[in-house]
Amino acid sequence: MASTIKDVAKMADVSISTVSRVINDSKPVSPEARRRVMHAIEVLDYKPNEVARSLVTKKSNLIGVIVSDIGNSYVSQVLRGVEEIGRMYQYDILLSSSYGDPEVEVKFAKLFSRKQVEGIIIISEILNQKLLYKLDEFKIPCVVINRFYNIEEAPTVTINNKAAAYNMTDYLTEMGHKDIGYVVLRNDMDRTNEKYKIKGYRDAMEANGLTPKFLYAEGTDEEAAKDIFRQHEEEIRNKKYSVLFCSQDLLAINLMNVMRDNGMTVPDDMSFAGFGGSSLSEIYRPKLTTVKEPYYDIGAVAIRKLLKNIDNKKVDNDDEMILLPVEIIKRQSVMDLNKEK
Amino acid sequence: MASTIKDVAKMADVSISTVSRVINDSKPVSPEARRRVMHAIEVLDYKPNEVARSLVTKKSNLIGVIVSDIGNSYVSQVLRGVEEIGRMYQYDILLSSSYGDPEVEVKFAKLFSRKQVEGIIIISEILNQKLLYKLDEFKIPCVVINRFYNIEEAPTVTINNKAAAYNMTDYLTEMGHKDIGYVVLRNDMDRTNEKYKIKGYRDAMEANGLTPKFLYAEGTDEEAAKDIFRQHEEEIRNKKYSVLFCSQDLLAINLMNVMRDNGMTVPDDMSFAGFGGSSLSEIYRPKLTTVKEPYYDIGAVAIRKLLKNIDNKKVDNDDEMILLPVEIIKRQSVMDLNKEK
DNA sequence: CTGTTAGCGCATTCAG
DNA sequence: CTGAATGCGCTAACAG
Repeated sequence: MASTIKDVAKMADVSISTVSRVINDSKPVSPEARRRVMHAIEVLDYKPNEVARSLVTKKSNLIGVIVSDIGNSYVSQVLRGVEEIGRMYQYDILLSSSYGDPEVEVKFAKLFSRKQVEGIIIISEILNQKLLYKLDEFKIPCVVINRFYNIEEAPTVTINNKAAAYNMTDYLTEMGHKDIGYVVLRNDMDRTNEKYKIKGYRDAMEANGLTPKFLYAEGTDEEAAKDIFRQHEEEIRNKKYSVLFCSQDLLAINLMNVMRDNGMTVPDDMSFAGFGGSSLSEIYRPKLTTVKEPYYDIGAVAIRKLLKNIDNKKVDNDDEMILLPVEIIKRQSVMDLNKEK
Repeated sequence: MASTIKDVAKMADVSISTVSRVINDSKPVSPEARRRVMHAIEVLDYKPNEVARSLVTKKSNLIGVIVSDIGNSYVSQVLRGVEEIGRMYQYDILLSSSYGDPEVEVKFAKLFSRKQVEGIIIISEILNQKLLYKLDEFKIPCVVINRFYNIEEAPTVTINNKAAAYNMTDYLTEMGHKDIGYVVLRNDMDRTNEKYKIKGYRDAMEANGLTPKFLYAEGTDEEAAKDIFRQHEEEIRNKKYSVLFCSQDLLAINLMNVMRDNGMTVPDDMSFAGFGGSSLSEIYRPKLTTVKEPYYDIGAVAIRKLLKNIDNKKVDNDDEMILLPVEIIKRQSVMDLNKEK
């Protein structure tokens, strides 16, 4: 059996209050008593029971994190920021993976509530109103990180999608491109963040006096890429596009594969730009020009915001949204047409 | 303030024991009393405080997981298995990232001990004897998952590295290859798991009457790949190797990139095989033939083993090692020389 | 079947 | 500066 505060008190020949005072440095203790207590702690290898402590202080130092899938690289990168910053403030992370099931997320919220977490961070792709509602009901502060939607009902941290798409498009024009196609997932069209990206692209095109042109994909995999190629082969071969700006890295890479398989070369016959900044984008050849999302920072900012709200005892329903800046990574998948001609 | 068991008891006009009995279904309760209690729970939206419950039952239902870096894809895949299976048994995951610092790992162990975790899973690349020693001292059961070392002092789950390398080598010979080079990281040479891989390769070569040939890499990145190419360009151009079996996927891919940059084609001029089964291996073209490690299963088996030891109150120091089988994924990076000639 | 009671390990009054 | 006493919310005897 592990030793308790009582054992320490007995050994040091003081009361448990004194021991408590020493451990927490909460009130003055005579040097002599302190010495004896320290010694007893050492000898007994005493470690305070945080469960008991939580019960009385009503502070669990626990943050619940509900993610869609921890195996997802985006999620784990964000979690990295959450964990590291949380730890700086003595908070521990309670982790759960919902695999995209809204009911399961609600279940986790209940579970975490019973475990007395002080706040919850949601890193999910789905839009779960019921979850937000429950959290509000439970009076648990939360912060949402969502790649697809802007959440109105809770503090959210995401990237500045519009500026990102605008800047990338602008960069492409700087590189001499005029026929810039934007490849978007059809399923993403109703997602707020994708709408912002489209708006950014559209604005930049118009600001440069160019016409936006959209290509629609059914997914990001090889099949979807092949479909796009088939549908647009005519245009592609006729150089109707000099560059394709894809709304996701993976899609860009699969499209590049398809191009290669069809005897074209990147970037000579077609340039490519992606979105995300996945590790893939760096390892693939040619390296993919892309928008790098600051995953770690997103997590870090989210937990900072959460801890702030916990301090303020504010279960806030303000629609505050924190927009993080992104970086355009310029690599070899985009040809510089200025030099070329 | 959240409602407590007392509030429920008062409202249902019973004692707190009765409420406790209803929630835990631990002892018979009259239908009438049960109904009233259920009703009060409903109305008050009562959720038992797990902290208080843990204190008295001495059961936290918490598993601590110490990882080297949650952002690492291998780690997060394993964690997926741990989390999902753990949850099946009502266990929650307390997560911490050590970033490879042994002292930090020990600190986490202490912290987790104070938080009353029932067991700890270590997913790390380093060999941390002190951590194992502390865990033993704290009497906390643990299971280790390590890609590089076999741990003798604690239950370990890993893959059958020797069989994996043997089978891959054997497969390469089946494809008609005789000049099979094994590319290994120099830094990995002293790691037990790499030794097993080398042994598997060597055994398979000798069983087929072939001579093992080693190439040494300083890393897995582009630079390291270039170095290897420079050092062995002569041999490579003279077809001294028909295939290079690399000890890590990333190295294989960077080597393939270098080959391409030097005007060679894969697999026509040189075949490649990797080890790991990373997502990269599937997206890269040509798709990489590789050894797929069952990440999810590794995590799942590890936590099952841990929970079993917790049940048996066994802080076991038996050197039990669980070896999981691997799968050879046959793809386009290896040419079938039988057809060719 | 039910209520009373005694802790779990600790922080925190409140007297001294 | 220190100790005795109280209670955090709950489970588990125990007696009825």
